[in-house]
Amino acid sequence: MGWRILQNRMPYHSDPLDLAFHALSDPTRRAVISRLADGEVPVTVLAEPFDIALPSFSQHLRVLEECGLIASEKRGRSRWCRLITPRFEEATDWMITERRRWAGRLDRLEAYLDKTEGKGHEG
Amino acid sequence: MGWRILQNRMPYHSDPLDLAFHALSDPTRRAVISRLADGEVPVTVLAEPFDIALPSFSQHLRVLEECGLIASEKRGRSRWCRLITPRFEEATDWMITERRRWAGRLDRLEAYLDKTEGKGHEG
DNA sequence: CAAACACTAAGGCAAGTACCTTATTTTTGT
DNA sequence: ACAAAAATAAGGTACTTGCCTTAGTGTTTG
Repeated sequence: MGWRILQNRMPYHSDPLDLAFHALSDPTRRAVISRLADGEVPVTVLAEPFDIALPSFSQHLRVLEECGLIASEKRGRSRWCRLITPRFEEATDWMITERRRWAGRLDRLEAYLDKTEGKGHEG
Repeated sequence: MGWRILQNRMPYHSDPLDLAFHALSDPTRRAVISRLADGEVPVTVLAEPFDIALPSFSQHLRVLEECGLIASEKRGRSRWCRLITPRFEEATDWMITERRRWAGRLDRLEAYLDKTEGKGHEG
C-alpha cells in the first residue's frame, strides 16, 4: 500500500550505496580504484597521470575514503592509499541482485510463452 | 609514461559509465530500476510510492532514460517505462572486472607468501 | 464538448560538485 | 637549522542537481 519513501528532505547522498555509486560516477575516481587494484600507492604517485591540481585530486581521494572505497595511512610525509573491498562488494552485489531479478523474470516469461505456444500448437 | 587524462574541462558526467553510475547514485532512481525488473509500468504507477511532485519524479526518469538504463513509450495518455539491460550490464561488468583484478592480485600475493613461507620452513 | 487524467515545459531556489589558487603544516635530506 | 617535498586548509567560481510551483499539451471519458 502506501510504502512511502524519502518523506523528508535528505542530503543528496545519504546511504552507503548512494555514496558508493556517486563516487564511481567520476572517471578520475574510477581510475584511482583501478590503479589501487595493484596495491598500495602514495598520493603523489597516484595523482601523477592526472592533469589536475593536487588539492583537487585530494578531494577525489576524500570522496573515495568517506564512502569507504579506499583507506589511507600517513607514513612520513606521504599518504598511502589502498582499496577497501566490502563497500565495493556491496555495490556490486546490488547490481548482481538486480540483474538476477530481471533475468529470473525473463526466464519465467519465456517458460510461460513456451507453454502457451505449445498449447497453441496442440489446440 | 605521461598518459594524461581529462586535459580539458569536460561536462561533469560525460562517458556512459559516468552517467550510469550517477544515475544509480540516487535511491529513487535505484528503486525505479528495482521496480522495473517486474516489467513495464506507467509513470504514475511508478511514481505512486514516492512523496515527491510528479515533475520531480519525471526528471529522475529522464536521467535514467538519457543514460540508457530505461526506455519509455507513450501509449494513449500514459507513458510506459521498461528496463534496458545492456547499459546496466556495462556498469556491472566494470565492477566485476575490477573485483577480478584485485582478487587476482590477492591470489598471487597469497601464492607468493605460501612459497616464501614454505622456504622459510625448509631453511 | 467539458472535465478529468497523465504527463510536460518552464522557471526558480538552495545545496552540492569539481575545479582553481594561495597559504600553511609536517616531514625529510643536507 | 633550512630548503624541498608532500600534503592540507581555506576560500573562490562556474556549473549541476534535486527539489519545488505554476502553467501548459495531449488523451480519454461521460
